[in-house]
Amino acid sequence: MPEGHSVHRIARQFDRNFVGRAVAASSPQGRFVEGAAVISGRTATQVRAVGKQMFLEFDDDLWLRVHLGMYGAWDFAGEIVVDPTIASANGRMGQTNQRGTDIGEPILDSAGENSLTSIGAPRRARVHVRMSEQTTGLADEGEEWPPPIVGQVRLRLLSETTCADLRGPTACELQTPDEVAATIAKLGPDPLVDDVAEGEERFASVVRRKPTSIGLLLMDQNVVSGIGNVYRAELLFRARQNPHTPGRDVPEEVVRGIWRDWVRLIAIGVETGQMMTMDDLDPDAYRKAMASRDDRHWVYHRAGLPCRVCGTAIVVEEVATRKLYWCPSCQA
DNA sequence: CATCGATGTTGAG
DNA sequence: TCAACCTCGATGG
Repeated sequence: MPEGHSVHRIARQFDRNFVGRAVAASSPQGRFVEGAAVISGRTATQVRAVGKQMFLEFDDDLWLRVHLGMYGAWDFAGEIVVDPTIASANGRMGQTNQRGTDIGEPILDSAGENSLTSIGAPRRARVHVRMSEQTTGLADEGEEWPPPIVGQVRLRLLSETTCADLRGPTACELQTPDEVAATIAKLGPDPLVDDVAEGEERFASVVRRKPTSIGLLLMDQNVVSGIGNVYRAELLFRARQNPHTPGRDVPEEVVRGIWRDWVRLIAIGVETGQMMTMDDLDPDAYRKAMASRDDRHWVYHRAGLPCRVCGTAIVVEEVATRKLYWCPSCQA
């Protein structure tokens, strides 16, 4: 589910709540028992997010690599120290609810503003949140500690006060520092990790050499990190770029423009927890756009609906097993 | 209650 | 190109 912005947000949660603390680890589901045993008792020392992957380091030189894939999610419970640079307290991260907002992430209140204090109501909310200066009460009365296991939990990390449950990941494994370096080395630039000017050069030079369509290149994590199906569709629309054009045939300025737009969009995504791609709308239109999932994007998930710019029906195609949405007129 | 689909990736053929 | 993997909310009967 999550594209790059969610993973960076999750990493911040780990930075706030686990780094510097001793951790007990277990695999209630049974599929990561050995790994959990190796982690257990160690202290988390740092966390890194690159693209859609998160790397959590424990002493001594032990790394946990997690990739949430399409269904993975972290559930945080207990006392959650919220990163003040992030707009809300979080329960579940990674998964999304039917409105397309990350559960537990900022919710538009009736005034249409991001509410710092509102906590989304995750289905399994067990979150007892401590905001920067104030402590909220327990989310639920009669809350147990540690929280009961619900469903298939691949990995549970438990500090004295905070619980993080991982379910449904595509990847959850231990790595050596060399393996982490090798994994990261294969990934394309991430605007939140790499120097953005350097990233632009890397991205542009690769794209401009490839016969592969720009639509596929944007989804290729070895070309650029963190973009998924939603951001892909939206970036291409915002650039008015036909997804089928070979990378090498996309004008250099357009390629660079897409990178710069990605730099901007992922920053907004990390700040707000939402995949805001209509950020240039006026406040009224923004509120309307955020009100429902189907109104939040230019083209994503809008097959058959009129293009917001020209009215032409948005097209959906199946490309490499993923849905590709675009406007055949604006992106001719 | 059964089935579908999803913001993803890997590996076999 | 396609199946497999993993989970669960939405959808339909």
